[in-house]
Order: sequence, then C-alpha cells, then structure tokens
Amino acid sequence: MAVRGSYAKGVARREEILESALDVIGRKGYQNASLKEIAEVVGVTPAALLHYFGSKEELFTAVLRKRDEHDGLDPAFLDAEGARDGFLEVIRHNTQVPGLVALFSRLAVDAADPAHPAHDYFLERSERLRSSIAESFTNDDQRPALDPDTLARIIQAASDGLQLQWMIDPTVDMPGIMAALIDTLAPSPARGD
Amino acid sequence: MAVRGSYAKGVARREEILESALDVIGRKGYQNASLKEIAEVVGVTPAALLHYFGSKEELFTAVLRKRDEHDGLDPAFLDAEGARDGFLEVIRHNTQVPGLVALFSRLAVDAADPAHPAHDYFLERSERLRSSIAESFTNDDQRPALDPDTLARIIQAASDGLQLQWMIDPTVDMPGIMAALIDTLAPSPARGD
DNA sequence: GTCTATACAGGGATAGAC
DNA sequence: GTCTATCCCTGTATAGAC
Repeated sequence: MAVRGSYAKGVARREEILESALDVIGRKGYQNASLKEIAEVVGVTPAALLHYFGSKEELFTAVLRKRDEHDGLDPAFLDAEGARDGFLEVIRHNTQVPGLVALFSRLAVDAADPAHPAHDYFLERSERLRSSIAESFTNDDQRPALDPDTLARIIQAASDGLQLQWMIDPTVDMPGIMAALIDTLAPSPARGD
Repeated sequence: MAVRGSYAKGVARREEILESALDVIGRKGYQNASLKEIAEVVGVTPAALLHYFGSKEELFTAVLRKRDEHDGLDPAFLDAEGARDGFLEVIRHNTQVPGLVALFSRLAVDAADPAHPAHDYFLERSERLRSSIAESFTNDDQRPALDPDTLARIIQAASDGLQLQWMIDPTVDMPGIMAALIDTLAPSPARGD
C-alpha cells in the first residue's frame, strides 16, 4: 500500500538519481562528481537530490546499499564449492564497474569518522561478509594454519587492498591473485591441493 | 650552494607547514583539515601555503614523501630474519599515528586519477615496497606455493586492507593478523614451522 | 510529495600589491 | 616571499510554487 499513486514518481526518481550518480562517478571520477553534475544528468536541481537523500554522503551510501541488494553477495557463499568461484566472480565483475569500486574505496576511508553516514554500513557489511567467508572457506580436513576469523579478515583485507592497487594500475590481475591466495590459505578438499 | 641566504627561511617554512598539516590532520581528521586551518597553525594565510606547494593535494603528497624519508622503510627489509619483525614494527608504529594512516589511505584512493599529483608517488612507492617484500620474504627451502611477486602483492594488499578495517574499527589487531599471514605464507626457516 | 529559486558559508585557487 | 582581495564552485538550508 501507498506504493502506487503519489509515491510512484518519487520511487522512480530515487532510482534514477542513484543510477545517474554512479554514471557520473564512472565518467568523471569520484572527486568531480558534484551534486550539480548529477542533478544535470537527471534534469533537476541539486536541491531535488537533497530532497530524496539528506546529504551527498547519504546519497552515495545509498548507491552502495543498492549495489549490495542487486548483487546479493551472500547467496554465492552458501557452500564451500561455490564459495571460491562465487567470490572470484564478484571480484571479476568489479573489474567492469570501476566507478563503483572507486566509490566503495573512497567511502570506506571517509567512513572512518563515526559521524559519517556510511560508518555503520561498513561496520555491518564488513562483519556480515567476514562471517560468510569464515563459514565458507573453513576446511576441517587439514590442520588449519589460521583460525576462521583471522582467515576471513585476511581475505577481506587482501581483496580491498588489491582494489587499491588495481585502481592505480589497472593491469593488476585481481581475480588471479585472489585465487592464488584462497587456494593457498584454504585449499578446497575437492581440488586436493 | 644556494641553501643558505634567502632560501633558508623558505626551507624552514616548508618543514613547518608539513608538520602543521600533519598535526591538524591528526587532530581534526583529513576531511576537516582545510588550508585555512593549517595556515592558522603556522601563522600565515592559506595563500602562503599555496606559494610553497602548488595545491592542497601536492601539499599532502609532500607530507607522505617526508614520512617515507623519515621512516626510511627499506633498511628494515635487508635480510629475511629482520624483514618480518621490521615489517611488523612499521605496522605497529602506524597504530600510533592514525592521522598519517588516514592521509595515506585517502590519497591512495584519490591518486587513482592519473592526473592526481600523488599518482606517480604511489606507483613508484608501491613497486619499490613490493620488490623489497619479494626479496625478503622469499623462502627457498620449501616448495613455494606463491611466486615472489604474487606473495608481495598479497602482503601489501592485506596490509593496506587491514588499515581500512582498523580505521573503521580500531580494535582490529593489525600486527597480529599480519604476523599470522606472513608466518603462513612465508614461514621463516629459522622458526621451523 | 515533488521540486525550483534563492541565499549563504565554506572551500581552494588566482592576481597583483607590497 | 607573503599578504589582501577576489573569484568561482561546492554542499546545504530555507521558502514557497505546483
């Protein structure tokens, strides 16, 4: 209820703004992605953007949230076999959306400030992702060199750090390096190495 | 030659600005470290800062460069025995200078733009650090699971990624996790594990 | 609810006086 | 070498039109 009628336009506008924001970031880089520029793409004034999202930072946080919904990261991490390939597939996909990667990394830094709107987002997402990794990549048939939580932190850290390297030098083979790391730290029983 | 005389004051001012910039970043965070604020600490106007460094970004890049000189990272990585502890010591030290870590991470993201003044800095520093890691942490007495360059990239990525996690949640044990990673991927012959 | 118009404070950067 | 003055652009708050 109340989804149709007077709200319909607003919902559509929200989506439009989110997509335009990502578009501008992809084309002009994060730093030059001003509210003015995004608003022009949508065909409205900057104030209209702030009507839907309270601030620029909240807008960008919403872009990240939407990506998570859309990607639905978690399903890929259900079992150990699919986990490795699912994880690598996400990383491979990131290669196709540099704007999103730039946005993610930039906000991850800014969100260090507890007052930043994305602070809780990163805290929660980070923990959710880690327990998902810990659950999927824990192998019990060998003496584990690393406890699950440490393993998860390392994989997450390596993934984020590789994105930084890749942004500065796009020739960096993110999927290949992550595959090597995972296969070394948490070799799949099925692959027998 | 030409270091004394009319240049002397300028050199001193440069150092003073660099230190003040770091001071303000440490106290107020990167985002709130405006040229105005830094200039006030030094006792000059923002325009004076721009006289020495061409732009805000160049100023902050210079801060990072100075840190590298001062730290002199490389000496610690001369041999395999000292490498591990030297590396961990740097990470432990970073825990004491959150402002510097924030600055480094922020610039690492912004420098993705090839036009950013810190772009080349990160490209060069990154490569130098990696070859240093590759040289130090390569163990020949066991079948190497990872080639030296991949190993170096992973250690560097994990280190940078952990800083991201640590900034958002300062309870993260960076040195402990990095130690676990290094001991797993490149166990020291002396320690025999 | 959706949005424009307007105004404002703050930022970095530039030109030119001293 | 340093300052003042100025400029333009940023994000944001408010008022009110539709």
